[in-house]
Amino acid sequence: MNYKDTVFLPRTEFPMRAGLPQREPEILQKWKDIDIYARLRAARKDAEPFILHDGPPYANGQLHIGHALNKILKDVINRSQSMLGKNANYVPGWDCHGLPIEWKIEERYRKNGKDKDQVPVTEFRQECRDFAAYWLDVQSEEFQRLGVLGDWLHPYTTMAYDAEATIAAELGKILMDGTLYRGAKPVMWSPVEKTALAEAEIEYEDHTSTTIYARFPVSQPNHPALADASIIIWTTTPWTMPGNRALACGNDIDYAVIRINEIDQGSHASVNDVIVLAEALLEDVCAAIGIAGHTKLHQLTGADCVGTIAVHPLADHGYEHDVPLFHADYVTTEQGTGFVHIAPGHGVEDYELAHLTHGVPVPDTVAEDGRIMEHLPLFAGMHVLRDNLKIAEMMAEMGGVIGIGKLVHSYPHSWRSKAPLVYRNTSQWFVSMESQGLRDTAVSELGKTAFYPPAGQNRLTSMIAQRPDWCLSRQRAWGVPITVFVNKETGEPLRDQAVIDRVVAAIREEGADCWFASDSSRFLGPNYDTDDYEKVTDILDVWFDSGSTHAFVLEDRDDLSSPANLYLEGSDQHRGWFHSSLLQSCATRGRAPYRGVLTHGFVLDEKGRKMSKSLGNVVTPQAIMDQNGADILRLWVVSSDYYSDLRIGPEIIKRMTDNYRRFRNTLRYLLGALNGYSDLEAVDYDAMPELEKWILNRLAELDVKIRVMTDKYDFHSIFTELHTLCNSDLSAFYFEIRKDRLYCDAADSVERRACRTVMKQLFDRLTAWLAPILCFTAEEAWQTRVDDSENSVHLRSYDPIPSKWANNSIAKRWDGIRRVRQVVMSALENARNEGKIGTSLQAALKVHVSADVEELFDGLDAASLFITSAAVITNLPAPEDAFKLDGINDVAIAFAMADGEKCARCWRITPEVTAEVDICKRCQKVVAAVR
RNA sequence: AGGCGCGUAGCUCAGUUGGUUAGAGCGCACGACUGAUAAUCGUGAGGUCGGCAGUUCAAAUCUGCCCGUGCCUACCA
Repeated sequence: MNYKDTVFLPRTEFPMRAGLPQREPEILQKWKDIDIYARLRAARKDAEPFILHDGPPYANGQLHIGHALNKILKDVINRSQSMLGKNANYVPGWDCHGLPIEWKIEERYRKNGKDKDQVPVTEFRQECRDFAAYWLDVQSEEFQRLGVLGDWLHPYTTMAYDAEATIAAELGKILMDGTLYRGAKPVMWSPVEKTALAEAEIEYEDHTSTTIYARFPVSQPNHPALADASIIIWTTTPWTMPGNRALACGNDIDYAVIRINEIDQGSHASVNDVIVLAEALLEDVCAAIGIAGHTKLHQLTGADCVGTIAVHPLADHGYEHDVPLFHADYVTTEQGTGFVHIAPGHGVEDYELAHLTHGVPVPDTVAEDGRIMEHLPLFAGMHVLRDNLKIAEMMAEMGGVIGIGKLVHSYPHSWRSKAPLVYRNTSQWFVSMESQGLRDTAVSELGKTAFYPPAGQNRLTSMIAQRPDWCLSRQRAWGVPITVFVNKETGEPLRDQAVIDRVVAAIREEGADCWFASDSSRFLGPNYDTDDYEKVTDILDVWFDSGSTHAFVLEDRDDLSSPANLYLEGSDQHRGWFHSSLLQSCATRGRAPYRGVLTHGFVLDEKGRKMSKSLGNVVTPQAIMDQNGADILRLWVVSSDYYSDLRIGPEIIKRMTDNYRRFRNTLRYLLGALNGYSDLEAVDYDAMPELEKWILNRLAELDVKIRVMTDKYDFHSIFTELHTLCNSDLSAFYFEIRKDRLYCDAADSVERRACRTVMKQLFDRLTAWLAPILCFTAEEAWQTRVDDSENSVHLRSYDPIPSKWANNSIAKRWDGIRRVRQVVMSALENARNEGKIGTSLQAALKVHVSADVEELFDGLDAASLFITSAAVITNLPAPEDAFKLDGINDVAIAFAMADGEKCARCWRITPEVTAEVDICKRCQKVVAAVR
């Protein structure tokens, strides 16, 4: 007879196959329908706030896997903090101003044959605004598709009028207190974009430079050996020669004075010329410029040379100034000639050495388009990047250059136009690191900040300690203007709070465009004459925008506050947002805008290589969402150690789907087992069998661990713990053991009810613990039971655990039991391999153990734990041929076939089954009750 | 080139203050079950702990050097 319909098999609507790519959007829609974000805010209205302040991504393209990692991590943190009962209000934001967007718009113009400079600035800015708005929408959709929960209806942007106004007000603060100053410095300049660039806007690529060896005839030697000699320098930037004002050597370097005796054909050098260069580089230089024979006249040190004055190589052609020779620590003999030419307008080191240290004036030689200025002889109008060979050849003809070559080297380029950059002396606006003690404040604030991982603290601190003043100005159009007036006569910026207030108020109403569109008088008011003041038209470094988010988001919004609990970004943001936010806040508030900083690594491919189109190893979040689902991606995030770099690729995604299935099937089994369960069925703790108490103890242990790990943002450990629970404790152990009871016991037996009571607890806890991670699947499972979309799993919290569940002695006891069980499993496998049994229910075991181990099994049904039909625990001596496992000496198993026949209902083998009755006594009872 | 990281089985990760034979899960192989079934259970094979050299009775763990790799900085004539 068939007893299958009398067995309580698991039943659930929750499918084994997830179909996440289809299902997730449906779940998202339900969340939207009930406005889960608003509900959560209302529910946590009075709870302790947890503020993870979103670092704004740049609104100019599709999301890549790094964005996904970043936002998923933030979401897991917010959801888990919410589960701890806090009000984790997450307000996403976007960085909208800046060069990359501006560049895109310019590109569009160029395609249409238009010139950006012909377009009114406000019109141009509007196009930038529209561009940012478009990508902001695209990205918002994609972030939401990842399951990221936040105030997507009211995100912040740096281009909102309120934001622009607050940014201008923030600038006003550092203008008023003197932190902001105007200075002239060589800055990285792009002749193509005609702007100074921030450090972050520069990238390095190989570039071929024309190199020259130039000769500087000594006019006032500081050492007799130098009389009538010429100092030889090597440079990769011939265009800086008009700007040359000095030379540098190293005190400790040995130099040689030589006479040229013989030259190769085609060499620019001249026989009988006397030149000076570093001893160590003599051979290299001779080879490079074609000196076939020379006589060494003298040897001297750099210290002997310092103080010498030379004349410019083109002294006879209009470059008549003196060229003094200084010492500089950074001069080496690795390359060149051991002498360095110093153009104070074209290098930071040059500027510091010649201008700051020795007071040499800084000439203006290069215009903003990269052309040599009109007032300069010979080279006026030539281009600093294109005409170097011409410059070199002209100089050679005039005897100022004795060698010309080429060098391929790494060189700074604009990150957008990819064009090479030059140093150019310009007037710029700076934030002083020292004048108001900004550097000290920032460093001291970092000492009070929690870093995850801790290494970030050193990294950021040493950057702040070493960085130069912050250059805030950009000669661009798309950004918040530097809303400053400069007195034409004195060159001093106007510091008047009333003026600043008028500007800020106007921007708040009309946006920052009004700065460009309005006449100065509107802001200057009646007390100043507009003719006396120049309106600055530079815009602010976008890092100042995003560095001010704490002001216009955390402070300006009623539902947030500053400082934030956490800033979380990729480790590149040590130099970026963590850095600029800290400086901005310290300059204006005297404190950091965050209490904690978490950094994650970068995403690499499966082999640890950078992702690139050329390698074809790019993994996009869109592809994973379409093929596997966002929950797979979320699982990947938490399964990785995100402090270091993380890897992703086909195999890793496959592993993630494997892990996912384990979680999903565990939930599915629980749901099936709980078919028809209600709390009326629940059994009190004290009435439960000990295995059930052991499970509850596991829940108590995990509850503590998960709370601690959540506070430490240690999701990888949570993932491991949950996986171990589902895999080892439940599927392979508890579920296996309790299958018989669940399927075959009387529905109302206390033991079966106890099992289901525990299963219900497992389900409740597990869905809550998984909810921050598998936000879709946890909801799907939860809804399978509650069937009430308003009762979302994400509105729940981690329920407190009854104190009596924690029971260490039960934990220890079952550790011992499982150790014995491990030997039993091996013994059964042994019998299986010998062909004695198939299913373990065919076995009857005698387990020989020590007396203390025997005690562990007191009051327990060993056969059910081993899933055999019979089992005896004894401390009698084991027979010789008993099964033992290497490394475990106190357990020996004597194997025997189970006695009796197979019960047709529960499949256990027992003598109770006879020719007349095909099922065991337990099953007889149950069947009788059911029918 | 400099600063800060990282490098433990095919994959993801554990390895406490240096202390037995380096662990787990997945995957893989083999097997079982056919009442979690495109599931589930069991057993097993996989590692010169990036390399070399030190310190030590003892090193995955401490030190130095090197290699690979990532982020950042510099680019220097």
